[in-house]
Amino acid sequence: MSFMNFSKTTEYAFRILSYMAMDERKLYISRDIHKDLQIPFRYLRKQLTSLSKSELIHSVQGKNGGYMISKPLENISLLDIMDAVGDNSLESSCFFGFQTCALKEKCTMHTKWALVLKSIKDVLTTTSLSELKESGPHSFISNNNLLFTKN
Amino acid sequence: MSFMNFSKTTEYAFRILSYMAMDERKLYISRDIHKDLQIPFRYLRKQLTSLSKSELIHSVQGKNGGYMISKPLENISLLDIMDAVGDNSLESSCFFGFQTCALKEKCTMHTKWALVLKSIKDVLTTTSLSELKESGPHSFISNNNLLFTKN
DNA sequence: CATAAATGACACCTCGGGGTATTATTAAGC
DNA sequence: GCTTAATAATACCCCGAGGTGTCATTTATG
Repeated sequence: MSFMNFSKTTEYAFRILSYMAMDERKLYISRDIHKDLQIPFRYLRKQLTSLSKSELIHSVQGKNGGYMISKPLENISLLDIMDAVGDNSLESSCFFGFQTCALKEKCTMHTKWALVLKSIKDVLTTTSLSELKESGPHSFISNNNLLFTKN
Repeated sequence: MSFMNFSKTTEYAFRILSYMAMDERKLYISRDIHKDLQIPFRYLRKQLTSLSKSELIHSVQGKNGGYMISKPLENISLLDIMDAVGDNSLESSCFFGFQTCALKEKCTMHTKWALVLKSIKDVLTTTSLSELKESGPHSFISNNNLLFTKN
């Protein structure tokens, strides 16, 4: 029983992108990303090729290939990353989960919850990879020096 | 692809409790709750018996039985309801989903996200059923007059 | 041009949240 | 005390997010 947190896929995307933000000109290979980010290798691979179809990163095939960020870091927000993985869970909707709620104005929770969602969205919109590069979790990782314990 | 919203189970619990808040002295039967709340009947039954094991509502068995709220409305917050269904997804944790993050202070998102979670938690803690009784979605439902369209 | 080292494509598996079916139990009321 | 109308218990099913396995493709380099 849980939720009200991000999906694994979204989490992984956050990890990957903020990791690659460490050096925006570097070609990262999946093996290394996997090593540092604790994402199941095959699933990571799947997600990387999927992300490569977005505007955020691109891939280089063949030997010495890899993945690189495609845009200036300050132009990639956390919300952009959610978009890239198709996570649109911040669309404001009825707090009680009714598909068509007839009480948009009258129900207390409607306005209360819209405000909450807006504040979340604000944080995710205003936080860009350039900020995470400075003080994100991955700014401290050196390739063979893992700061996060497994599991 | 979604999430960052409540689980169905939590949503249903919100619906059920705010519905029963309409009349805190009434014994509600599952059939009627089902009619008005668009929750699959069997699943609703399951959830009602499960909720009956919490402090929030109790059941009366046998003919003319049903379910009734157990505590004063002002003593039941939305967070209490989440607790009752075992939804603890608001425990603050690492934004990137790392089980053990070594960077509690240093990572930008750590503090940012803790604040977001706190503001959500505040809303859910300060909103009680008494408030929803006044202006919640169910305050407008009369038994045969459904304000919410199906599906 | 053969090999190695990288990504791409695609099919499959697993597990748990959400949902269903069936039978048992409780208690009112004629 | 039989019937009826309610809840309780239990076992099962389904589907999609998350995860795995295998083979194909691309490209650098000796």
